[in-house]
Amino acid sequence: MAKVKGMASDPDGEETRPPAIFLMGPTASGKTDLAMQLCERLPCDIISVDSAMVYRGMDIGTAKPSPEEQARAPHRLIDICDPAATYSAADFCRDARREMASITTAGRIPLLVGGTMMYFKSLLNGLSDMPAADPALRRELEVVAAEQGWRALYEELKRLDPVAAELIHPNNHQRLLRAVEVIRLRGVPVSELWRGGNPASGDVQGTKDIKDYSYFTRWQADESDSLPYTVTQLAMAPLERSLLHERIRLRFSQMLVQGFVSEVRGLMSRGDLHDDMPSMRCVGYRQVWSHLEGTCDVDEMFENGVAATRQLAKRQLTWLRKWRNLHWLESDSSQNLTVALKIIGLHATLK
RNA sequence: GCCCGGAUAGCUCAGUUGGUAGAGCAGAGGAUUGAAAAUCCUCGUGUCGGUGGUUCGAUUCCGCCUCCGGGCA
Repeated sequence: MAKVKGMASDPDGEETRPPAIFLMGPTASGKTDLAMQLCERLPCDIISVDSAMVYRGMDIGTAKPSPEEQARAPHRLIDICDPAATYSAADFCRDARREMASITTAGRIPLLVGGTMMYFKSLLNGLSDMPAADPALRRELEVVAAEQGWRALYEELKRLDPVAAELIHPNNHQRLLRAVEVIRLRGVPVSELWRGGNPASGDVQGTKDIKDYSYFTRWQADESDSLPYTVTQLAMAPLERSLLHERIRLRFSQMLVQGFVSEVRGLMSRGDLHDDMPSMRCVGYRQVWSHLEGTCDVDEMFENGVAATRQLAKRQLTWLRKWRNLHWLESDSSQNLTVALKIIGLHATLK
């Protein structure tokens, strides 16, 4: 549903958008607990924003809400995917918008909780219109890379789309592959698609600032594509990094007590899963898998798993640090429910 | 008690035929458009165990001491 240009930028347009709540934060920051409390006080339904919890049978290592917790507060977009499959940001956008609509229609408020920042970002800003991943083409390009070197693929990108080549590091094979894939499938430079495929759009004058690459990486921000909700954005983290590290270590050791290793052993014994699948590359699963293959003992596995989780949390915080319109909550505060309700209430009346 | 190895970055270790040192991991910062819990980029001063000696100069060679392995008694 495209809108007339200019209308959507009207600061207080007549159209009232339904409310939605985002609750974001690094792993082990306490998001789930607060979400459950919010559900007891507000007419909201939870949508999980988590690229690992989508997988069935991956419960302990993803810190998935327990069956009891899910009975008290149902989580949507959990257990929707087999670990042999691939789920993507685009899949998430489609599914989340569908669930949000259904919750809103029921007269309730969508509460989106999770730590997959790219999913939040994609949902909020929309994704450019690009072709889906093409496994066969990817295999083909990987063969090219293996035979001629990744450098050759990068040179091809440079030739076909110098702007994208400038923005993608030659060593980042994953994003390099994706860029070439898109160009092959569409026949246009991927950087054109990033900026919305509409060079005539009025927000850039001429091409004099072609060196301003932010123009090309600014996510599709056409109002027609942005999320049609009034969103209250909450973020949660401990005050000190060291506190987060303590929580991570504690939680990982609890996972081991709960039987994380046998969970992975079970997945391994299916026989159709591999360590290069997105599901088995998840933090923790990768390290336990590697231990089960005999590459390291339990103590090393523990340290590796904890370190990988810390690194994940760090990357999540990198997203959040530059995020706009955030209301911060402190993980260990007892006031979070009160504060969150206040912020949400203010938002509702200001709307 | 004696013999042989070790002792260098938070950890595991490399190295300097004598001119005060560098990898991996960890950590920190950053990027991020259908794999994103992914993938990638940047960042390395530490009494080179202590102490005496040789030397213009010792982390490096020599003596002694401390600690940790292993062996012999």
